[in-house]
Amino acid sequence: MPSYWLIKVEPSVYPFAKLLEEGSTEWSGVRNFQARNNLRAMAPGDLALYYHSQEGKAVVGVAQITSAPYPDPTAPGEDWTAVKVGPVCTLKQEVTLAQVKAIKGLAKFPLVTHSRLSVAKVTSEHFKQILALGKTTLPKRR
DNA sequence: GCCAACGTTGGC
DNA sequence: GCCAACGTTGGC
Repeated sequence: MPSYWLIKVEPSVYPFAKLLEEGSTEWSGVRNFQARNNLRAMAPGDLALYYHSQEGKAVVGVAQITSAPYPDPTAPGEDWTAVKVGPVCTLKQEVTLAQVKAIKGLAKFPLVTHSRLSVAKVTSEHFKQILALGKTTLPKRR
């Protein structure tokens, strides 16, 4: 059973489209303990909802974790963590923050409860719910 | 651009 | 160990 996550980024920094284009990227630069600890709990094959903060304010895609956590090379000598991330699929319909907030079952979704946390754990129920709102089913895994 | 929320820092 | 000050994030 994979774990489910929510990762946030400003689209002006690294939009989901760029992840699709490049096929893989390093998720580094996280400087928050809680977020770092979440990165450390990730494993290859875990899935992540990809949220555009600021300009966008919507979940736009699904990504997958493709590496084990490793020391963040952008902070040499310091105790931070990075992982590698790849694209899985684009949501057929993006799921906006306003939508999430309007749904009672998502009151505990991290975008609502921890709006500033850039890497958060998501329950499989919430994950499925977001996919359903996005009218999206995951491609078959191999 | 403003401001609320929240995490971190540092003085005591 | 508390708490005020400060910086950052992100929604509006």
